[in-house]
Amino acid sequence: MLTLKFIQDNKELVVERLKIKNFDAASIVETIIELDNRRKATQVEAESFQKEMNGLSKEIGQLFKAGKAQEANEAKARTGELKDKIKELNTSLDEITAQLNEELVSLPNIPNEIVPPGKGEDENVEVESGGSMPQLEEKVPHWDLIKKYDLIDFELGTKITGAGFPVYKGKGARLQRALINFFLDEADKAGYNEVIPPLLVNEDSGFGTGQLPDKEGQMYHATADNLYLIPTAEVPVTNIFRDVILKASEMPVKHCAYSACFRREAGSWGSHVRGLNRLHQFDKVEIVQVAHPDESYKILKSMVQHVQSIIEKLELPWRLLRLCGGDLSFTSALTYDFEVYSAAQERWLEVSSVSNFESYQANRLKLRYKEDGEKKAQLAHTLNGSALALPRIVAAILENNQTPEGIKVPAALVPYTGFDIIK
RNA sequence: GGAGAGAUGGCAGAGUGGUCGAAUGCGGUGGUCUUGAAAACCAUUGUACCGCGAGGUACCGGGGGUUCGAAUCCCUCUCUCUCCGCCA
Repeated sequence: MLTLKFIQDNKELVVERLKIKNFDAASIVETIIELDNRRKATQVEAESFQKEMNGLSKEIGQLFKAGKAQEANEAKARTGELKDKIKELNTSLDEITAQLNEELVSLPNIPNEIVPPGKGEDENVEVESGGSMPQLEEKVPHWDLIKKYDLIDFELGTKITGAGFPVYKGKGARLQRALINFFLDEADKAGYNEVIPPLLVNEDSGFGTGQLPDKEGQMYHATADNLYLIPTAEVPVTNIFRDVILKASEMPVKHCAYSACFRREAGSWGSHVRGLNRLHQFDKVEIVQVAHPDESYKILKSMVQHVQSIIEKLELPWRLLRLCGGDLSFTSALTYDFEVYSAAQERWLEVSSVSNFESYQANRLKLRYKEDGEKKAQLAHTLNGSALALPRIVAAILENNQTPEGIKVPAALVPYTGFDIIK
């Protein structure tokens, strides 16, 4: 979330910038400032009474010690009223603080100045593109190819669990494993330190990265233990740094992680989500960095380049989009999406989202760093990106590389699959 | 799952209900000494909020309670450790 101080110092900026996200912050900002003023006043009052009380208690202690029990008891009589006042003030202080936090949490991150305005995905801006469009004799969509070559069994997954939980089989499973290893090796070469995180997280973690309370309905919730299945490895990996103070010299910290991801996708099911286009469980390799604020945009660029390089190694046609305000997530300041072209569906599929959250997550996480010799810790910046999400990559590989003889495996993947054609 | 023990500052580790924000040791920082370093010695060394400042308030795993006063007593939750059981 935004810091109170930042909101106070930049009222107009916050309201103006959030308009880009189509978010009207004016009244919330006013409420925040008013609540904070009330908080201060209440706190000052409560503390002055508390001070009086502390002094009185000390006196009473000394009187008892000196054997002046009668005087002590007289002094005691005076404490009752003070106690009530303190209790009352503290109660309202708690209420005000809770309201204030609620308001603060409800404010999205402000977008970077280069974020274009826009309502939704149609107004995202194409920044760059690459790769060449495949010329196909026959355009068979991936769900039919999957059946033909017996790579993934959707019906079986439906039987075992429900829709959106596919069972990968044979070469389909092998391809999946190959992609995961390929992505992890590429991340490793780029200096990312691999972790294997828990797939369930607690409430604090969900809050730290911003899934809670904003997107509660999108996560599977194991209510018996109050744990959430992760929608992305971003959540556990970024939460490694919750309540952490790094040395400036230790940054940037770079982590990558493979994980299964679980998304309820409530209400977003439609006809255009056949096959691998949208699933409740899917595999993804995520890259995460914790960076110095001065460097985070340079690092964002390097993460975008990393993603681009692996898409190119898979020989997929791609384009890079800068998300417009309306498509930007609650917590992000700037996001680039990669889409690959899926030649039989004849549509672009989002396969990666690379974002700079600036200090928005860090403030929730209390993730800070200290400059050498400095006493005061500053909020760090957090970034992450998919590198990459598997299902749509699989869809594009299958569709784009289909030939009458079978599906050709991109050369970069062959060492991982052990086969160069699926037939 | 059953039984027990515990949770204190960066770490280790004290702490009869009243001058405890907390002994001591280690570590960190600054200094003295030294050609330099080590050692030794001296000083300093938590966080948050309010305040221009002096200063004030809170924090000894979380929450609640008893009390004029709680690190210390009570309740509760979470976590850790030991033993037993079960188990990939």
